[in-house]
Amino acid sequence: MPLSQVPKSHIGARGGIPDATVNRLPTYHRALVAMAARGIPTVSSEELAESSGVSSAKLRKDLSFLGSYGTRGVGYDVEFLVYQIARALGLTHEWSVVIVGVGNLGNALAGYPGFASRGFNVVGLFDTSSARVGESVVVAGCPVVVQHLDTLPEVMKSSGVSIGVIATPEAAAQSVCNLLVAHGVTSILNFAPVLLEVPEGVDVRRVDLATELQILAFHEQRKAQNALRAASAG
Amino acid sequence: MPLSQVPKSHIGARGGIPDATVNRLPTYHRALVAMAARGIPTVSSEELAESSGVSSAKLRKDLSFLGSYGTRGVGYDVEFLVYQIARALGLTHEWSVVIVGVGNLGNALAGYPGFASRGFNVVGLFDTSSARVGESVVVAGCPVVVQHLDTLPEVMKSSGVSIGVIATPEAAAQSVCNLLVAHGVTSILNFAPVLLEVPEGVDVRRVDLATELQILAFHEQRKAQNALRAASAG
DNA sequence: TAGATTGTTAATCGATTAACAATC
DNA sequence: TAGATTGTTAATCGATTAACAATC
Repeated sequence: MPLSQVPKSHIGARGGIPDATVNRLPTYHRALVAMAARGIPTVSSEELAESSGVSSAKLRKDLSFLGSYGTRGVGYDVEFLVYQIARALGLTHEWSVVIVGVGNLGNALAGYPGFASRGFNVVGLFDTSSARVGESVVVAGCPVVVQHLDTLPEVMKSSGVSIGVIATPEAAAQSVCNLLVAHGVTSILNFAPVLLEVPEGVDVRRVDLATELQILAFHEQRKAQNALRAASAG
Repeated sequence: MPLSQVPKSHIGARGGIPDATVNRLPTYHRALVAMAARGIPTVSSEELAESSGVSSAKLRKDLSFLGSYGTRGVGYDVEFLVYQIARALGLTHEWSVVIVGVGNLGNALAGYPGFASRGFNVVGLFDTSSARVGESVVVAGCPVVVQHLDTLPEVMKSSGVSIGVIATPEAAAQSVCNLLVAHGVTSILNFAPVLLEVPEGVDVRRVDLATELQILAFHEQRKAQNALRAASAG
């Protein structure tokens, strides 16, 4: 049965891990990896929560969705919990990723050390600008040559790529998205400020730099208003 | 205690606009600006919701927190609603922004056209690398010279900067944060994969590229598992 | 055992949704 | 008026929180 026929109740509910929890797991994972690197053997929910910026109650609730991996009176084994979170997130196997658009942002993404260390292999860098095609970008210590977008279909055939990153200008994003989806990509990380149209079953996460700044501006404005109000009140 | 993102105590309460709504306002704003540019005079909640990727019920609920700016039987005046959302978000006045760290990511941010068009003025670019200091980066059509981080205090004195962007490597992020806060910054957009410690009253939003990919990987894994399950069932 | 800390419960809070009365 | 669409209501859903029994 195609995924489009899977009832929604299967996805969010029914023993699955809640969305809000999934969104916090990478933060816990990062904190735990840092602790493991410092040789810390066990951690309490209070400590891990503190270094993740959440309450300990929330942390324990989140971890309880993965299983019972702690020891009462002791805490959590750091290495073991790293593994369990990695497994839940799907980080225990490698993911092949292609990046389309190799401007400043695409370059920054390709060179980001956090990708390789979490099992994301950048197997292709694509652009349409003749100035960029043929250039070599260092990804995880190895040079990767920027290819023309026209060669994407071939690359997709030989490697099981299911994740694509769009770092193109706004105008190109939708057609790049269509190309990716047509060649088997089912998860897209989109940095272009566009709402992409995708078929059922394809997930898109959009990261918009201007949106983030605007939300900050809102809170900044609110603080200024509160300050004024407080000043006039007393 | 540094809650990971914007502290809750500041928000939500006291007749304010709910968090979830604030987070969607930039999307509505963008869609409306595009409509205004195409000369569309009015829009229904159904249409605006469609082009924002939300349900019309949610859209109307969201807009109702700003006020009653629609006309029953007609819809919303596009220009007017653009203005009202901009006002709610604090986009009706200019915000001065400094960016610290002018690597690929900092460059991408500085050159991002969406900033200037929404009233964000990049008044300073800072770095500590002698290779970058003195370089000129084109921001909103005008060249801006990268300055050494040591000169940040002076720049902060002359211009009312309350928003800072951290695009440095992980190791430098906390000390840069301290410097920004010491000189009056009260809102920080953080691209370094660290949980910043900030005093009460300072808001931080963290954007982590690896986190986004990991969340995608989770959903990708879930889809693969569902596909397997469906295959073995039928 | 005594102290510590988990995993779970139940209450609360906030967000979403469908439906529809209000009204242009 | 008749048709269209908003703004609001009330029900539901999901997330958060504090408290504590279970148990190492």
